[in-house]
Amino acid sequence: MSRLSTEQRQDMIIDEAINIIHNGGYQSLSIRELAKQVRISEPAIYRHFLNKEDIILGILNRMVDFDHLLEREIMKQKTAQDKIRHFILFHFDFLEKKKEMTSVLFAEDMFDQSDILRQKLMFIIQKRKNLLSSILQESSQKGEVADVNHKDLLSLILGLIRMIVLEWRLSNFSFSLSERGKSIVKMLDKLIFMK
Amino acid sequence: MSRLSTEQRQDMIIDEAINIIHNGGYQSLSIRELAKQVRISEPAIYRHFLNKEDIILGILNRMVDFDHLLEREIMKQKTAQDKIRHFILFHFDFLEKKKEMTSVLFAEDMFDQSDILRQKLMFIIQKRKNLLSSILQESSQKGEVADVNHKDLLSLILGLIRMIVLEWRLSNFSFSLSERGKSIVKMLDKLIFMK
DNA sequence: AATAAATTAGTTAACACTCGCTAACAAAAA
DNA sequence: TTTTTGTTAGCGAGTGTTAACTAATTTATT
Repeated sequence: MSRLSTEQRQDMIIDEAINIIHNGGYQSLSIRELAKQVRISEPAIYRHFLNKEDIILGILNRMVDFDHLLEREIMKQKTAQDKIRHFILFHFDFLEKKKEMTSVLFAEDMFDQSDILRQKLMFIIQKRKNLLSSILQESSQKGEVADVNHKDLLSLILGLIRMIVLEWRLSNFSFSLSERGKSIVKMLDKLIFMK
Repeated sequence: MSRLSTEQRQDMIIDEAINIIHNGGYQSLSIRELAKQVRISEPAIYRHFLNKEDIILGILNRMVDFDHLLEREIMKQKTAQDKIRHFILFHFDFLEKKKEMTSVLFAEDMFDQSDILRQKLMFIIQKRKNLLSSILQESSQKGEVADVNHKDLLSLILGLIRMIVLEWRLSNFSFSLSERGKSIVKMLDKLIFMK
């Protein structure tokens, strides 16, 4: 195998790590298997990452990248209502193109053994909640949204997105996620926007 | 340690297995640790279970037990609307009393390595969905519920329950789950029952 | 009721295997 | 010539599981 720059190798390693988790769960992510897939030796992995935890940190950064895309996409929308719609639809459109990322979303066992990873995950989740929360508030001030507890509505939307993605995974990705997204948005239009 | 009947030991072993998963995640469930907690030797575990998979099957049966309780509780209710309310509240009341079971609910990695376990889990999930789905249909026929896609509404309710429990876990069980449940039910009354 | 036989629930020791990670060294690139 | 990316070999620790044996309990027979 030829020599590559650290940046290139790091990307390859994280790509493969995500693939391995996608195919066999986090338990099947070993340095041995990872090295095999990347076609380098195990110690070579350690040239580019401090340890296994560091690799998972790299995976988490892919989530951060997604959040940046998400935020940029949402800010394109004018009305608060459209922002919420696109918050949902963008999730589904992205995951439909990158199935493997759904595994990362649900591999909660990755964080059981490490405080650093757990903290980083909590931070990401909190940031995403804040984003949706601020839009919800904006929409609420304009009187567009149903008069219900804010926190509960936040959990409803996030829980709904998560559940649809879980169903999609368990069905072996057998339906169109973005089509389902449209149906979901329609329902929310009726229920929370009273349209 | 004294001798016990298989039934008693099996219960002890499954209890401890759930506790271990609760405290350190599924990764920390080893036969070694399990035997240590039950205060018997490792091979003694194999007197009561075929293998590790068999132990997890035992954990899954605790979920089945819960479903039986749930179904019995729901059937006590007269109106379809009350059945849905209690479907939610019973989940929260039960989990508040048995925190450890939340870990089982979210330890999806348990099922990554075994087709048998995955199938059993799918079966349990499907049964629970069917239960809620039939009540929803009953409620819908009476014209109590908002006119939205059935499947989506099902995902909304199940996703909401799941998300609240996840938030409770991530907050280290720092709020009253049943109190939150009441707030959730209120919201759903407004949104889907149009009250 | 006492005792022998069979069954069950436990033990210690060890198996083959996988894990994350490192020391020591080689070769390519800067 | 120095730095960077790779290699082979191997470490200590942990994994699920089994073989071989022992002690307690249950059952059957005298």
